[in-house]
Amino acid sequence: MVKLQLEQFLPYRLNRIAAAVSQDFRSVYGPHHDLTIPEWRVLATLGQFEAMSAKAIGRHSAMHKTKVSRAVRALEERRWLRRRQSEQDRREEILTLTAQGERVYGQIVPKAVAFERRLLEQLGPEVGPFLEALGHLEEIVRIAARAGGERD
Amino acid sequence: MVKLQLEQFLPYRLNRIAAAVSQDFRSVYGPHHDLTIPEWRVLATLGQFEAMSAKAIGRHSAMHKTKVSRAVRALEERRWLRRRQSEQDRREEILTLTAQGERVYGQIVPKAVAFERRLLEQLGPEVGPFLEALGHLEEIVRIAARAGGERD
DNA sequence: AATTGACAGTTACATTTGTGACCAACTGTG
DNA sequence: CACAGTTGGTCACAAATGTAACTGTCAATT
Repeated sequence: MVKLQLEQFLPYRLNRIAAAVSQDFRSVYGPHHDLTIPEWRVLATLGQFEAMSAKAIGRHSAMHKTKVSRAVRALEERRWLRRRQSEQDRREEILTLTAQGERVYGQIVPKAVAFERRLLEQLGPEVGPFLEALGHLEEIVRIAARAGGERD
Repeated sequence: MVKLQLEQFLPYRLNRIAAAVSQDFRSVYGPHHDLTIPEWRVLATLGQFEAMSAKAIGRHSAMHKTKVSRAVRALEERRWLRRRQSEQDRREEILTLTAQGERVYGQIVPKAVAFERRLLEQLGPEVGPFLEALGHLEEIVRIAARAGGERD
């Protein structure tokens, strides 16, 4: 019978690596701040873009809209973000971090950067080509068009 | 404030790519065989290794043990796999595919291989270095030691 | 301005996944 | 042999996620 070498099969490898990296990374922000993954993503997106609608956050980070909705509410209850109705379109709400939210974001970012740097350093000189190939792969699978699947 | 470029942040990128690839791949086996992702993983693992315990499958494919347990039961109900008690250790069950299970596996494997080839071809000449770097990354995050995350 | 279709966001419900308790069987120590 | 501790697997329950229906708003057409 023809067999598939699972540990060399790209979708499988990507999943295992992504899960492992996410898990490791969670130990960077999880213990101290008690954030779920979707919450971290919303926080990180708002930290980067300052003001954004829930819809836009979902599109950008490939999260389902209900997931965003729930993460937003959780962060709002913690007073880490604030919403105000958009002037142009009263259906949508513009989200921004509060001072407290920014403070937390500011605490996590350096840890995230350090975490990534360690990882990339360990990869050695292959890192350049690797990241470039990753970029191509992103284009190939055309991520922007979707929403829903995810992990951390 | 110091910001994190999320779309260039490795854990984030890996997750999005892995989820997108898995999703695309699901369209290869999903429609015709109605398999969930955990079920496909169990099928593929048994197809490759012929006989294996649930525990070992979980370790190998980084799935939580209850997830494996449920996928195994679903496949068993479909008569795609069979279990028998181990002689050495009567707690564990040795799982093997039935003839029918092997037939399905045999149908999916060529599609999986073709899917992967298309992906890698689109990547072009970077593919070699990319796969090699992926291997190093696997070592770095030391996947074997864990179980549970997966997603995406 | 009334109607229609689209769209942002929330909610109720269903499905999937993880957690912790549990059982039966193994291993080791006395 | 008796015991304690561990382990493979399952189950009941809890938490997370997805689906689909719904609300209020917008934009376009009449």
